[in-house]
Amino acid sequence: MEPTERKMKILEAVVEAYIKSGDPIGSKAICDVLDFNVSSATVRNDMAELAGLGLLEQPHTSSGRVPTELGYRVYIDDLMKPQPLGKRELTAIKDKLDMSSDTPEKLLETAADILSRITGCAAAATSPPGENALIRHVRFVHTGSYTAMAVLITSLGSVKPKLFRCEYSVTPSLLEMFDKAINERLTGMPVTAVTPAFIQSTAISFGDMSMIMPSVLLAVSEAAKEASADGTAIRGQENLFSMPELDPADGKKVMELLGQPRELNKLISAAEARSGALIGSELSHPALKNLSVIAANYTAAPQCTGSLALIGPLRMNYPKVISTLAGVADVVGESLSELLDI
Amino acid sequence: MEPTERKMKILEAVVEAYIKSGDPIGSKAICDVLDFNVSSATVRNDMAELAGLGLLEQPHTSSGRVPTELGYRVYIDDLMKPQPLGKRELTAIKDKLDMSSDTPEKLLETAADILSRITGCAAAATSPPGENALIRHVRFVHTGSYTAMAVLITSLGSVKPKLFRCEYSVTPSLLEMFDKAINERLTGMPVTAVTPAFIQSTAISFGDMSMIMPSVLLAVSEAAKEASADGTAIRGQENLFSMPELDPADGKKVMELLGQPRELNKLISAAEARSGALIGSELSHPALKNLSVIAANYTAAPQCTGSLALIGPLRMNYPKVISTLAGVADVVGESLSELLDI
DNA sequence: GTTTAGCACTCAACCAATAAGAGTGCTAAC
DNA sequence: GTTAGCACTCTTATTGGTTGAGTGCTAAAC
Repeated sequence: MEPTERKMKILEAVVEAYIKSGDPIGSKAICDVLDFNVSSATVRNDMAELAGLGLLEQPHTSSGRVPTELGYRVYIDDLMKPQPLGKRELTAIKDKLDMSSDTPEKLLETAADILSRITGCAAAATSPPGENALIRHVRFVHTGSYTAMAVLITSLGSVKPKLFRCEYSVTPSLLEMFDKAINERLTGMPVTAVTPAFIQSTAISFGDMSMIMPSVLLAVSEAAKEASADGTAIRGQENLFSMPELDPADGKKVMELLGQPRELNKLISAAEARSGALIGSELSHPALKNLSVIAANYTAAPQCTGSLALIGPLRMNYPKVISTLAGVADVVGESLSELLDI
Repeated sequence: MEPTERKMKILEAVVEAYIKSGDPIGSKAICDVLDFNVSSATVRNDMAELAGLGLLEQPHTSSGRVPTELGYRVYIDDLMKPQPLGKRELTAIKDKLDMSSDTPEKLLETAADILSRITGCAAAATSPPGENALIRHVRFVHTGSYTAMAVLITSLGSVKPKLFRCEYSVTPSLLEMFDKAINERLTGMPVTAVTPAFIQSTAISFGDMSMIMPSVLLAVSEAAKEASADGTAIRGQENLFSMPELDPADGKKVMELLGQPRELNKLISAAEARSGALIGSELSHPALKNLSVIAANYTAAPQCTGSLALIGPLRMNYPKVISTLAGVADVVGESLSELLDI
């Protein structure tokens, strides 16, 4: 066996042993695991070289070795073997997804829930970008003498309700008129096109009804605005508590981060660009220094894609987690595509 | 001053000092805080008696005193003075609530968010019980050649969408027929009345359309089932990380608990029954042994009430938190009542 | 040149002993 | 009933010694 090949095998063994145990790995332990017969001294020499290359490090002068971030990176990119989910597991997941497919959002929540349970990480699922959505319909419902509800449904299956209040009495027949008038004008429009300017010009075009239309149109535009926003489902945050490498202050920061779809999306797309995993300081976020973000894309249709992501400890079972995520992403794409009938 | 009165003053002072500092409180510190002139020895005697009554305890033989659960209980029930929110703060909260009043659910999410920010606790807001809801309307939207969406709106302003798939091609005109036929029969019904049996008998009554109705009715019944479920908004879970008395394993349990509306509701109603606060072991839940649950009722209408709750450390500023919760509950009731126009 | 055995060395983890400090409980006097 | 004084207790911080795992190095073997 070539010496560099052996070193890579040793690196692989160190990473995998460390992932399992969490304790620094000594040369003797590696000898026991590896099947080619070399003494611990040889392994020791190789490990010293690996440390020189920045792939391993020692917590203190004289304890075992631990992978560095670079070590993990090499392991992820070149060494690890995927551990895909079995067919049975995948169909079980598909069934669960299909059971909860009230709306795409619900389906993605379920996906995040499943992922967090399987992996023990916190899981996120981003909805397909709302900007691409078209207005499918706006429905109106009578809810009180002076209140009504606009319900906007988009081409992506998103439902955005908005209660609103009129200064004039609202009757069911009036609402039917709204319904007709508004859907005539708005159906098929991109949600992003419902700007204040558009609302204003539309309001004028209503002539007779222009007394009441402003509050109606305002409600619709707010619903459209929400529909164009990116939604993200998060599940399994409780798993952050089981990550000993995460100190409480950072844990709080991470939870806050999970509540900010923008920041989170940035991280997720960065992770996708880097072969699906961004680890430790690669995330360039101090609170995440001991964590990794794993991401994968799902595709329901050419214009209808999103991401699944996992946040877990730096020391995680990358082959398993990455393969699981990829498998679930496939299934989510399938389910979503069936759900949306595209 | 009566001796028992003085003891109560001392208990109050110990609780308040401990809430502030988190360290055990010595007799000298109490002397400094209290304005009546007694020596530390006298305070010491009184504190010994309070300890004998089970109101104070010592972490070790010779450190200051710390309130026991019973001590907190007496403080909450008899000693503390409310610290209500100012008018300006209340109107600011009201404004925020009204800004985000797309639906009652959204409003309650905002309320939980505000509460968690003000108090630094985790906050929960339960929706008015869905069982009381009536079906206001069921709307249908065409989403694909073989798919459509039913959108159920309840008298409580809840919106439950449900995508479904038909074996026969779905056209807009067909959906209009559904709309008419179903709303004729269901509008005004309690959501709980949409049972499988009811669905079955209704399906039969459709005669001609009975080929297609099953999938439609199934969708409606599932939406109704969801509408009758109790919803709970949770915010500020990240604050659990800043509670040093909560060890990670318990933190995880608490997060899981927050995800189970049933269990949580039980705790909340128990807390409401006990003058709005349930502390430590009163919660009879091992993971909550160092935490307190504070709860308050909001009322938007006689049949439309729910609860706000806070989960925080046992050592919390009860007067402030309880008063804040009461204030916010009032405002939520107001906002919700306006929103629902009842 | 590569591998191995042997051995001295390093450093964290654990334990015990000591010192300092905060605060009590008790007693005797007021 | 209250207070001053004092001995006592117990935590916390510090120090020093011991143990053990695992390394790095050197010299010999392959």
